[in-house]
Amino acid sequence: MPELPEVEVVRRGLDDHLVGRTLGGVEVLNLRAVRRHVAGPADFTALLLGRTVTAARRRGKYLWFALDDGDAVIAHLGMSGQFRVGSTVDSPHLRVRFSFHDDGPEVHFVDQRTFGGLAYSHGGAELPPEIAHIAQDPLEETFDLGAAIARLRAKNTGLKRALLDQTVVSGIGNIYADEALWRAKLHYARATATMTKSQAATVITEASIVMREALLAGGTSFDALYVSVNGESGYFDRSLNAYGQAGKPCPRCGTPIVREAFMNRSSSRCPACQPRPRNAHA
DNA sequence: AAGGTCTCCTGAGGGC
DNA sequence: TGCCCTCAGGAGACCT
Repeated sequence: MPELPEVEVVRRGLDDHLVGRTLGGVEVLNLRAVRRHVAGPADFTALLLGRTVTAARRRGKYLWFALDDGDAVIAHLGMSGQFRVGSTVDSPHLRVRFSFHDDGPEVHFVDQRTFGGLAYSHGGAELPPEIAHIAQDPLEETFDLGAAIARLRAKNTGLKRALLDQTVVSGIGNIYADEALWRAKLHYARATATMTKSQAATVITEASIVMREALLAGGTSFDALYVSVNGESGYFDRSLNAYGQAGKPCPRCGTPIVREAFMNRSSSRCPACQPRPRNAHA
């Protein structure tokens, strides 16, 4: 479940169902699920047996579980990854199953498209070095808005491209980029280098607000691929103003939302509220 | 440095 | 019913 609110829903579920438990079994059913772990699945499993999970953490779209020896397991859900608590042994997409010394339910990593995956991080309990290049996300308590504004304005690119760049601000994907742009009344091709600090602050703040609202709604779920550890869907899809709304009237001005190809994916905007700027980039 | 293109996969849905 | 095409919330590699 790709973007920040959906990943945070998963992290909270893992906080409830994984933290404090000691691993008794790790079974890798699909090699691609641990392809980032270069030492291989047997090494991955051996490193984990007997370890106790001490925390479930997140930055942007990355999750990691801190272990009692200071190491961690990094997880990225990719396009279709899920963590589920028990009851998914019949899924053809079950990739890694974790069992524990206690009598509680197994925790399963399920991933249809296998773009997601797990890896062991030596010394990564606080912040895995493998993801140190990812910028802070807007929901972190120490998020530095001023620094994020500076990184955005230092880019010589189009605004949506910069919002999707996880080294500028992390956690934003295609849905929340489109929603933040709609809220800020800005076009995806707005040149970042010519934006004022105020405009940059506005769009980043709108991204932060829309992701917080989505989190309160349990995330955005269009189908069963995007669910919590208990299999529950979020309902923020009802509150989307631009993403996936092509042909429907803009909730602000009534002009039909348009959908355009951009960056090899789709982009939705209101052509009246978010007109293409004369100084558009790319 | 930036951006275009391609790749990794599976499955759903539309058109014919 | 089946087949082919397009699309999907990510991200990293490669090339220019």
